[in-house]
Amino acid sequence: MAEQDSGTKERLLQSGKEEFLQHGFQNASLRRICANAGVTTGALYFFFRNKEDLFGSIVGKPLAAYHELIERSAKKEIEDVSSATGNEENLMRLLMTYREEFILLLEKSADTKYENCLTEYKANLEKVTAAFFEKYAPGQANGRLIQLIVSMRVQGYLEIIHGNDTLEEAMKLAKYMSCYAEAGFSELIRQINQEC
Amino acid sequence: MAEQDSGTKERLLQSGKEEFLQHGFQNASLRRICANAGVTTGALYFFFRNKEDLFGSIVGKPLAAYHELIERSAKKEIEDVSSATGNEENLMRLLMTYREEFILLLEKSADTKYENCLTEYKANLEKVTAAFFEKYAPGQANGRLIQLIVSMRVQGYLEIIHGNDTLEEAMKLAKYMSCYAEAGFSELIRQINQEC
Amino acid sequence: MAEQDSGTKERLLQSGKEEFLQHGFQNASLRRICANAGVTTGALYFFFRNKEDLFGSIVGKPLAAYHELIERSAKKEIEDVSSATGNEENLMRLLMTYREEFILLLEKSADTKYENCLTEYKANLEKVTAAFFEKYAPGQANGRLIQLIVSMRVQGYLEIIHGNDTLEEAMKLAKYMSCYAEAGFSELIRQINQEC
Amino acid sequence: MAEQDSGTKERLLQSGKEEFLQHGFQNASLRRICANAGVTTGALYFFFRNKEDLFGSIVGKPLAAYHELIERSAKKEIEDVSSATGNEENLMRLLMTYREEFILLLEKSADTKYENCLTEYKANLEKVTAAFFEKYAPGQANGRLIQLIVSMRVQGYLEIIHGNDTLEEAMKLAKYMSCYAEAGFSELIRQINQEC
DNA sequence: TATGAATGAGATTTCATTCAT
DNA sequence: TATGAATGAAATCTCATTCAT
Repeated sequence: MAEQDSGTKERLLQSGKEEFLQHGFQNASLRRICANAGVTTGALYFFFRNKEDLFGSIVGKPLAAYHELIERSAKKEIEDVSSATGNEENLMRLLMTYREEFILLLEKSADTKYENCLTEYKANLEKVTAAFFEKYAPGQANGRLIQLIVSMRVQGYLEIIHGNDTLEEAMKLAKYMSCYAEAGFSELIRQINQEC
Repeated sequence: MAEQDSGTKERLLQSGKEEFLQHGFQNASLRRICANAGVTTGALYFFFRNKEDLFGSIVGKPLAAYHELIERSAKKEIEDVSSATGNEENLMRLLMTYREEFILLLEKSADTKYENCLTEYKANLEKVTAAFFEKYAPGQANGRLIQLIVSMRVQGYLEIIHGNDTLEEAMKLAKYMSCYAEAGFSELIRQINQEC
Repeated sequence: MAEQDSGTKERLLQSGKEEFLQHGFQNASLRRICANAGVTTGALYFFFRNKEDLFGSIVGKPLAAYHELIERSAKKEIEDVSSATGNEENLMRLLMTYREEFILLLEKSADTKYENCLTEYKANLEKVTAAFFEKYAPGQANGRLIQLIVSMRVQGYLEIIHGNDTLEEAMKLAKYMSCYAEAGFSELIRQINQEC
Repeated sequence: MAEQDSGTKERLLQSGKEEFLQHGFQNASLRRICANAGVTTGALYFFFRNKEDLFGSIVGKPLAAYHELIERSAKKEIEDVSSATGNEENLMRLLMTYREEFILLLEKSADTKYENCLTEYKANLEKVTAAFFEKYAPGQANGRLIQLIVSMRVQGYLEIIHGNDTLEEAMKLAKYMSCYAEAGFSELIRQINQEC
């Protein structure tokens, strides 16, 4: 009873994930998703309300964890700079655990209620970065420069989760990136303070 | 005769640019493009073979200049490191001159023969970067690390051309980015050499 | 055993009545009916053969009473004119007792085997009315005029059962309507006899 | 040039009119409309924005005339009672000229922006009728009774336009209906004044 | 040079119904 | 008694493209 489970729903979720990854939400075809799952189009609507509901069912869990984590992290990182490293490790672990789902959320979610995830995450990081600038180069904050380095940093994460790296390899890459970014940031601070 | 030119073609190119920017190639609607240009769909097919030909006509010239420039730059940058700065300035000038067209090429060209532009550009940069690594940390090259920093750097360019900055402002941002990247790169080299 | 009756069937009938009233037979959704009844679609097919059978189960009893009554009434009204008033009272009582069911039968039954109920009822009334004309203006019967006044009279009944009136109020309205109709009819007879 | 006119649009309008008459707006099938017009589904969308636009294109002109007429009539009828007869004649002429279109507007327009036409027309007539009651039986107005006789009267118009009568025949029916209604109304007034 | 007309395929979604359990 | 799963057809609408004029 509890487990007759012909697996259709799971096949739809899997097939949907692949289709969304390949074509993005808007250009994904429910026909193809169903065909690849081996069911008719109508069957999908037994399990999901509509296209977006299917998408949401794929990214829902990772998204919840993501929200929870970045909220905690953002707070801690301002209060206790030394926590940043730990936070970053946690984030990386989460991203690597649900790599495909995060690619969907951050890059394939246009025309979805999730379409602002990336923007919101960047906005968050921009606030944190602005605070750092304020600390080390008070009054010299440059909005565009902040956007620039946040954008690069986030791209770094995206690059990592697009690869086939193991968790260990990904962690190492993230460390390198931190190295790179911190040195870059320090140099920028020096440069800016020198300018005025 | 040679110049009766009611401007239809130009209006189609302009209207197409806007539509492609807003919706990407695949989700752009030729109907909307024509409606916004004030002509019927049939007219478009007098000037262009099909949707992709219209896209190509918009990005063609900038693409040619782009190819030419990066080819020259890549060569020079290996031979003469000090040329890098000049090359980068030239690239920035080109990108800023045709900002919208490059956004189309690099981010809106899926399902087009141009869809690999970004990948190819990165591949180019990766070669250059690998050469640098070979020079300063011989035998320690890490393919994924190279992909990572190239990806970040390219994202920097994209961030810049997405803004409303003047050419001057963009140049300044690019300088900051170079600063940031060079300091980061140096630190990576030190780190890597230390590790072995 | 004979009476375990979890009430499912009754809930389906009630839910169906509401859905049919709101959307008519053809646009009613069995899914919504089942959802509102708190059961799955399959359950409906245990109790009813199909959509139309559900509809029939809702309107069946009132329909039987209706048929029986109008048949008796039509007969009596020709033989004994004075019985008309009593017949009309009985009809009103029936209509008011099953207001919603009669609305279904007369106005929401398109694409159902009941779709001709209203037409048949009118045809009946037309015969009766024609007999009256024959009596008071022999040989002057006008088919279209008969259709016209029958249609208006029936509309009067429909208007009454669409309201929220109590039985008492409805009865009063019906009386007024009789008044109105009889005076109108008399005037028509006078007019017609005058014409020839 | 100006008139190549293969007639497709007219065929669609005609086919649409028939389909809407038969099934009502909501249950009309664009597929059937197009099939009966001998074109593919897509062709319809060259001429009309959507289903409702097609409907509107069928009923638009008659509706405009209708609005204009009832507005003028309502005003005149209160000021000058003797104008009522002329107004009614004008209305009948309009209704008979566009019989099918008015059936669409008044009985087949559910789920359309025109769905309240009938209700609004009745509301108008109710106001006029209430004024009459106020004049001949002051303070005795009965809202439900007014609704009842208005509903019957309007049904009379509908019955007339549903027939195959010539304009002349229809006019005669309308005259009879006026006769009937006026006599009925007078009797109601007498009855009501007697009651108090 | 351009229009107006039309096609045919595809999109998402809803539907009544069936059936094994 | 009922559920959960699935079908297949139909719905409205949009699309890139073609073609005669």
